[in-house]
Amino acid sequence: MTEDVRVPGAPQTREALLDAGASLAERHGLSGISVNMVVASAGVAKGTFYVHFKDRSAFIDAMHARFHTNVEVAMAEALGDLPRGAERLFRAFEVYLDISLQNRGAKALSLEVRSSPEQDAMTVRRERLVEGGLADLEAMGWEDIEAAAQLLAAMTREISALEFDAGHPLPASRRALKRMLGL
Amino acid sequence: MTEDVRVPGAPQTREALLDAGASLAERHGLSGISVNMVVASAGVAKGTFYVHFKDRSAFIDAMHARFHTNVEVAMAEALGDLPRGAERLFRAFEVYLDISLQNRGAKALSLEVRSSPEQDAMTVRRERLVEGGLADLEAMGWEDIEAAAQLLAAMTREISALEFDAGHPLPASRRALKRMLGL
DNA sequence: TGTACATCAGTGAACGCGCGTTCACTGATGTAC
DNA sequence: TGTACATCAGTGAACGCGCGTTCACTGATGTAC
Repeated sequence: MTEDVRVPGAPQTREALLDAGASLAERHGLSGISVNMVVASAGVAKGTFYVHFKDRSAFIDAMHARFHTNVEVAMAEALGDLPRGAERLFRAFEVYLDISLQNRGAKALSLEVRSSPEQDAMTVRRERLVEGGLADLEAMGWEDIEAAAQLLAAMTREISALEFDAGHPLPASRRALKRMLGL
Repeated sequence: MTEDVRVPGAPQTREALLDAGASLAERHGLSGISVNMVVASAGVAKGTFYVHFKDRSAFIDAMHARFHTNVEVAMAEALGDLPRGAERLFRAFEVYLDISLQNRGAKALSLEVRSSPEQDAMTVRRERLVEGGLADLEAMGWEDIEAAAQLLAAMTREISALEFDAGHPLPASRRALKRMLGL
């Protein structure tokens, strides 16, 4: 009915650009996508890109923000008020992996954050996620919990990448992660 | 005495280019270094680059090959004929971490291999390294050893990156890895 | 020892290309009267 | 209802720039006689 109608305040074009970017990031990686590719894929003019994003790096940051919001919402819903501990932590990893499989470009967004020019906001988001697991590790009686949390996050990202390449969950990898948690 | 003498067959320039690339990879990442940057940093003409390397991606591959040779030589020396098992495996990780701290650009070479255009040869080198640990995991009686080996490798790369940022070894991270091995 | 030639690492100007960004403009929609 | 104006997402030509790669050339060294 109302398709093609331009509703001011309904940012369809912005979402279309982010979708195109996420899709392209699957093939070319975060650093491999250009503004040209994104606008061509989204079917809009080059100038339109700059109506919605200050510059290329703000666009990358927006993709990352959207992905992390998806992860955080799903985690909040799935974890509810589970007691802190290994079970809750592993459940959190599973949510991350499942959301990553459902979100285009998640692999690139998980792996290519480090040492990119837009490092700052993205690193903050990643660290916020990692910090969420510290209380679980503490409840488990682990030592070196900051270091352990970083390593667990790295393993989860690795599984996420492997699962993306495979196109489906990898139970053996998830089991191996689970066993590292002592479960 | 004989400095500045051009000895045919002594590939000083090739090494200088690789050194420059490794050094630049620390600041800009593997995908962030250009042929222009490399030749400027090495102090040679642009054409010289193509005397020694077929193209940009052959250069990246050569950097990766050199790094992996360093790792393999150091591992062969350090591991000797230690019996297969957790101790040997952890010793192998320590060698990787120590060599990475000594080799410029190791962080970029560890982390940026995935989904780059020169994936193939580099992925083979990485997998060869990972496979070296399978017999240890088997001796330890672990299950899902291929998956576990991937996760252990991912943790080691993570520690390598953290240690590079810190500029020195991180004992807490190494302890956390050790504990994951059950040591 | 002196001369002619072959080899080959190194040179740097030139190329075409895709990049990120800018900006004057368009035109559909919402609002005021 | 009709007219005038404001708003603002969207447009696309144009820009300067650095990129990777090519290639005819240089000149120092090694070799043959």
